[in-house]
Formats: sequence, structure tokens, C-alpha cells
Amino acid sequence: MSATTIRAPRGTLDLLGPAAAAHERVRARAAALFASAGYEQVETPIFEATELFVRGVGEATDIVEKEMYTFEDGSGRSLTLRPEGTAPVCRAYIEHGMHKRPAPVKLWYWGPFFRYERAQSGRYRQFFQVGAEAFGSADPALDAELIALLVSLAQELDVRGVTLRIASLGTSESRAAYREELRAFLRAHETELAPEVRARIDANPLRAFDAKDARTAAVMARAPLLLDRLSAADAEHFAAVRELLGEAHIAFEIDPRLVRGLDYYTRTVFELSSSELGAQSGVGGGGRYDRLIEQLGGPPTPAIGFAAGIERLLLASSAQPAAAALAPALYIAFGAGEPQGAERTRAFALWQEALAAGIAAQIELCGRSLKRALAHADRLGAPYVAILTGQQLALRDMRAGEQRQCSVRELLAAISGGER
RNA sequence: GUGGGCGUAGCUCAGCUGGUAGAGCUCCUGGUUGUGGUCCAGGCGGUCGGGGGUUCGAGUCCCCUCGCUCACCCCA
Repeated sequence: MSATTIRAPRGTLDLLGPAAAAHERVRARAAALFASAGYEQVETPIFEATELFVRGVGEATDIVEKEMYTFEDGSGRSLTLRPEGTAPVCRAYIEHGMHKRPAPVKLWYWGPFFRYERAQSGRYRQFFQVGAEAFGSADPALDAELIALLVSLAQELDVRGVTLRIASLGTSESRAAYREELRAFLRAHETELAPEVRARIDANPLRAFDAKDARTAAVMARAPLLLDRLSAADAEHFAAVRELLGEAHIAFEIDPRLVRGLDYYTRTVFELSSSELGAQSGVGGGGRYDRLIEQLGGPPTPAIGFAAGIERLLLASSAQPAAAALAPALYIAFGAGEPQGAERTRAFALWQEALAAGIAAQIELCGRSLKRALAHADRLGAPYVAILTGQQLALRDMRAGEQRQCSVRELLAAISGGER
């Protein structure tokens, strides 16, 4: 590969045969699962007004601060390749007046997303997500439903080493108050903290819980927890979600340190991870966002959703990818005994007739000799080969190694009837 | 943005203390003047990621750079 060869942009991937089939399999399983639960598919644009993500995802998030693919179109509008799916689906919900529909409005989506990050295992600049969003109800049963769907999706796809963690963030007010309390706690113990934790006290104090440093961990074991600062109503909501999951025998852990990175979450948050993955172990996650629709200009509407990464589902899945079977039922070869490719012309007509008759057929397209054409047909796995030589037509049974002269009609009938 | 590892044929890789690039697989052709699988023979295919330096001589040593990859940050 020479230096001037153009490659796929960093962090992007060509999905060849088996990989493309694997993606399609995930999409099909997800589509069936969501349909069975009454979710309607939505396809929103790949790019949106930049403002949607700034307002929806949150100005202070990593996504908005440094990960967006933002560009201006011909008339100077600022557009952004979608970095996540919730804000666009919310925009569509508002734009199409879906709050007038009977609640809850349940939607699912699938497609590529874009974030400008350094790629690593399970993380790409263009990645695929499947997700679901449900609007119009604050009932804990809806929380439990979304969590159950994410778990089912992982099960459907044979994802190994799965752990479900849940938590509640409460309202944004109680979270803000808690964050201040935690900052004060961290400052009081500043000398015992690892330098990188100390540097993040203002920006992201909650990350201190993840520090691997032993002294920091000892401090954090005594730190106040957000779960203990929940309002009575939020605590009751969280308890109801836990009870529903328990009754449904969905295994989960309560993780008081689970804090999803996007600003819009309220109350229930959850994440499904897999031990089969590398550093990026999250397979999917989501949470409730009861204020987002309002923030985006819609009527006050409670809502909850989740997204799962296709690449990560696949990495953690035990199912082996297999390419789609492309073996033709009929391969059409021909001799070269007549001038101006007359045999090829008849072969081409036969190919068209075969396709019209519903037979998966391929024709020799590289001018191979009959010997090489048969070798090629064999490699493709074609059970039958039609051989045109002069005015003669023969049908060869590749498995039996026998062939006989026949008419076009007989040939098509033999293959249509003799299929597995 | 930062750090580690790795860049030799389409793929998987070998290449010794520096001596002027190989194998297997794939693909194409012939052996079989019109017939597949096995076998045999031949062929296509590399600015050894790129640039500079040291040297009589660099795939090999040094520097820079680009790319891939894993990890940090953060997330799907």
C-alpha cells in the first residue's frame, strides 16, 4: 500500500461480508424484539442543527466540548453529525406533535453515530447504535420495561459476561446539591487524593469514585453517596423499579457510583456491561430524562430511553459471524467456438430467463475457458452448471458429475424442481 | 490531546552480528486443441508505511513523520 493510497478515515470501518451480516443480524433481532413490545421505528437524519446537541446533550459534556463533527452547510447553518440518538428522537417527538398521541409513545432507532475520539477496542468514530425511547409516563414500570428490553436484547444476541447496574440520580436539583457536598468532602481530603482526582474536583467530582489509587479509594469509601440524598418521591420511584426487576427475575446490582455522562438524566440510570470487552466494557445504557423534552421546547413530558453499541454487542457475543451464502443454484458457462461471442449472447439470455424464473443464477463474466469456468462454479458452490457450446445446451450436475443435453425449458424446470 | 506496542506481496508471516527481498494461501494461465474438485508446472503481485541520517552497502542501526492498535480521558 503506497503512501498516497486513500484509507478509510481513522476510527471508521469497512464492514465486509461476515461483519456486514453480523450487523444485519443484530438489526433484525432488535427489530423483532421492539416490534413485539410495541415500539415503532424512527429514522432521524444523520445530521442535525448543532444547537440540538448543545441544548440536548449539555454544553459541559465531553461530547459537546470536544467530540462533535460540526460543519457549516452552503448557507452557513451549523450542522453536526449526530453523536447520540436521544436528542434527535426527542426533536422528532416534538416536531411531529407526538405528545398528542396516546401515552406512552414508544420508539426505537438504529443507525450510525459519530464522535471525534481516539479509537480503541469497541470505540470508533463512526459507530452503530440501536436504541429505544418512551415518552409520556413517569411510571416506574416504564423504567423497568426499558431495562428489561436492553437485557433481552443482550440475551437474544448471546452476549457473554453480562452485568446490569442501576442507580438513581434523583432530580437535577438534588444532584446539584449533592455534587457540591461531594466537592466539599473532596476538598477536605485533598491531600489524600491522587493528583488526577484532585484536578477534577471542579470539573467532575463524581469520577473520584472510579480512581484506582488505593489512598483515594480509602477516602471514597467514606464519601457521601447520591443515593442517600434522594428525595422521598425519588427514593420511592427507585424502590419501585427495583421491585419490578426483582419480580421479573432480572439480575441487577445497585451501583451508587453509576453516573452517566450526559447531563439530561434524572432518576433511574442503568448500564449493561460485559466482562468480555476491554476497557470500554459498556454494552449499552440509558436512563430517565424527565426534563429534556421541555428543555428542547416541547411540553413537559417524562421520558426514558437507552442505547446499545452494535460493535460492543458483537464483540461480547458468542455468535460467530458468517457471511451470507451467495452460492448460485445455477452457473452458466459457455464455449468460445462461435464468432462475435454468439455463445455468450445466448448464455446471457439464459441468465435473464433463469433470474426471471426465480433461480439464483450467475453467468461467466471474466471470459474464462470452460475448464476455468467450471472450476470457478465449483468454488462458488453451484450445484448445477449450464454449458452452452455452439447450438448445444447441456446441464451438468456438479455433485454427481453427470451432464445431459436439454432444452432451456427442461433446464429451468429441472433446477426449479430439484432445489433442496 | 497523552503514553505503550506494531507497520515486509491481496491475506498470514519469515528474513541471522547490516550484504542488495522470500514462503504459504489467494488469484491468473498451462498440462487436459470443449469440462470442476486432487496433482504438477508457470505467472501476476513489494518505491520492506514515508522522509532524512550513519555506512562501500540499510528491511535490518539512528532521528523525524504518517498509519494501525491497545490504554488514559470519556463513552455505545
